[in-house]
Amino acid sequence: MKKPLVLAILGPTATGKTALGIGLAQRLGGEVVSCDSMQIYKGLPIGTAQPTPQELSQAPHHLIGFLGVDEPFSASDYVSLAAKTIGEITARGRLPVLVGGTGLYARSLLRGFAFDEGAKDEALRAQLFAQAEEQGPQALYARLQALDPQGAGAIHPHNVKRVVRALEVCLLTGGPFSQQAARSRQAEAPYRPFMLCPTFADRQLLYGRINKRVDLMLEEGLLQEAEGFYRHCQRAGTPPTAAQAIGYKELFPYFQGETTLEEAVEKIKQESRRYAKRQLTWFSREPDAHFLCLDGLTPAQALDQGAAMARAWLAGGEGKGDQG
RNA sequence: GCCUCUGUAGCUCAGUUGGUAGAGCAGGGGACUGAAAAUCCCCGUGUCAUUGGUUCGAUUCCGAUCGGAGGCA
Repeated sequence: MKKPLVLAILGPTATGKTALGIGLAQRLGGEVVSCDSMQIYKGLPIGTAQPTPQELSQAPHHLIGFLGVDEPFSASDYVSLAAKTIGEITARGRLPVLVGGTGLYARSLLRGFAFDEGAKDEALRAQLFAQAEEQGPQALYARLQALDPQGAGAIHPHNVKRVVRALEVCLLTGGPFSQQAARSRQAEAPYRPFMLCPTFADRQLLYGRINKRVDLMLEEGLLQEAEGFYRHCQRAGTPPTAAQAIGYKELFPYFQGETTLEEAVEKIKQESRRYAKRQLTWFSREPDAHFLCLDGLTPAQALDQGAAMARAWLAGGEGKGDQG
């Protein structure tokens, strides 16, 4: 059986991925599958830049705004949901169009990382974090070095989150974390993807768009949305994952009276720029990425170019890539 | 008009008891396999305002000039 084709539009924030994805879905008979770790949540449409109701009506969309903010979610959950959705779209004879900026989700899905079912334990994780808190990150790192010297070599001792996760896997599976990752890397890719990555050669162009978009979000009511979410977070015990999202976490200090609105807004713009840079770094490392440079292009021209690239791939890609 | 303080990296400032200078922030680069919009790592040359003087040597001391802040008239 042939592997399903997947058109993936992956790139930094504020490059017009949403509109590009819709346009390509319309032209190629596709359905949008979101690949965004924050747009999955309900109740946060403005700050997470979800497609508007108007945009949603222009093409079928999946995995957007379907999860309560207090529900747990992980890359593993994303892979199983997205795989299921892609299977359904393909069965309908339509083209899955993956759209988003969460590099880990995209890579995990497209390369078919196998997440071991038993390799997760929240209680153990909390315990390890507590240990890092008490004894310092170095002690935790030393433990990882003993259990998985190779894996430890690839993680910086200060990166507690990743040290904890690696240790968690080691303790739960009885084998080194790095070995599990290596095994997973050898798995055959489940799809025949085409990665279309919109970018700007001129960083200032991208940053200008980001700054403008933040202002736009404010006009659309980000403040009210964030305040409602802020109150929800205060009521809830543990802060939900979405509380880390840019656009909310910077406004919380304002609601607490610790900063001015102006400072908070500047912070949102700054964090968005930094995030975009991280995304750029991530996607530029993808060996199969096809970059679409947007400098000086109108959205319509960008869509034309993107469509031409996608059609060339569809025309040449049939029957190719079955071997993986 | 007079007096005091001040002028060092894009910004806020430190510093050199005279041997051409360094932090924070901003910015840049990178990593990334179950929280990823998260988490973590690396990167600091700038006529030390201008111009004379003292000195082997001045960004540092002295004078003048030009900015800025405050005070007295």
